[in-house]
Amino acid sequence: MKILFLGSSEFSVGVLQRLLESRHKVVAVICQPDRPCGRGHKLTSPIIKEFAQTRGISVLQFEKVNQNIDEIFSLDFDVFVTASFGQILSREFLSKKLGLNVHPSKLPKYRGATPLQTALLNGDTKTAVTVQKMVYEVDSGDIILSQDLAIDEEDDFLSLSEKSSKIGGELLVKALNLIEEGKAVFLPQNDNFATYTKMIKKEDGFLDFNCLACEIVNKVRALAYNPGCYFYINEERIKVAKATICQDFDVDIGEILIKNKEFLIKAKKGAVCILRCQAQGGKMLDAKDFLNGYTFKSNRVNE
RNA sequence: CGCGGGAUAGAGCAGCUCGGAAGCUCGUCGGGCUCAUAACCCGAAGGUCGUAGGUUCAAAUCCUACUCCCGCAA
Repeated sequence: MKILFLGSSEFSVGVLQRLLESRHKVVAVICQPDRPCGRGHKLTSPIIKEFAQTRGISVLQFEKVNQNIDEIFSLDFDVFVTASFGQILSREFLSKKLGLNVHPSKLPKYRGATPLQTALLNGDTKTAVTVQKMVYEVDSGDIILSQDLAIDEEDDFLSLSEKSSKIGGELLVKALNLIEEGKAVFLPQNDNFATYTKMIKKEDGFLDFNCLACEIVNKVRALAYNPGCYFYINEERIKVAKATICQDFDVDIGEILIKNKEFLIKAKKGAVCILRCQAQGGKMLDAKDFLNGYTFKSNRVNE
């Protein structure tokens, strides 16, 4: 079948990559416009644009796809597919043709934009990837295929995103095959079990050590990659990329301990071992290197 | 032209304000101690101080331009 693909992030790339290896043909990729971002407001393309272009697929970019329906549906395709696209499609858009969505959760659980982060924040040990029919109520469409997936203790957002996009790509291709062969079964979701994920803000990455140690570690796993996790030492913001739980210590909450060359911070019911972190203006470093040169202006965090 | 921090040994940093012998911690190598060790002790190697100019008797340090890295904000 001829596919129109809508996506933007790494997750989308993983799914698209698998789709390109299938018997189906990707007619075009639609993504967000280039935006000025990063230092100096350099104009930056969505990651999928670069990827699609190297594969010789034409890329279209729209601020609002819903306002460009005529142009989009003048393309020759059978089905459109979204994976982490970032825009909500209008009723009109959805009414035009069959649309599929790859969603990295066990629907109806974790509907919405941040299923991976939410699963990690909650410390879940398993999740799933679901291919659903797109309907106007976000992530509430009939389920075509779903596959379970274990979340490892070592998993963080990047690794989980990679795993799920790989599975998502497989499922999507299977689903397209079934649809083409007329064998697809559309299973309605039970809305009574639906849960919704929240949008994530920058300040959600703040590590409050009055929380449980395991909550802090889960937050790092979920949000360190984006939007970033951080705490303060004497007003200086320290970013954290990787952390793990360690043995508890009998000191005040928020106190910093350097023990056996490990960077430990006391939290509620346990302590957090910082494994990778970054001072202002510096590179992201393993804790060993960080401790080597860093001069602590306080032995407590966040005050 | 959004705001700011930075580049010094393999790694992480101090030194720069106020110019005057290249330092610290870790790692590496060699030796010692030890039942043993990632612990401890002794020693060694390793640096065109980001690049290019300028000022000066003298520049890591002051001035100018450039390159690269990072944080914030969008």
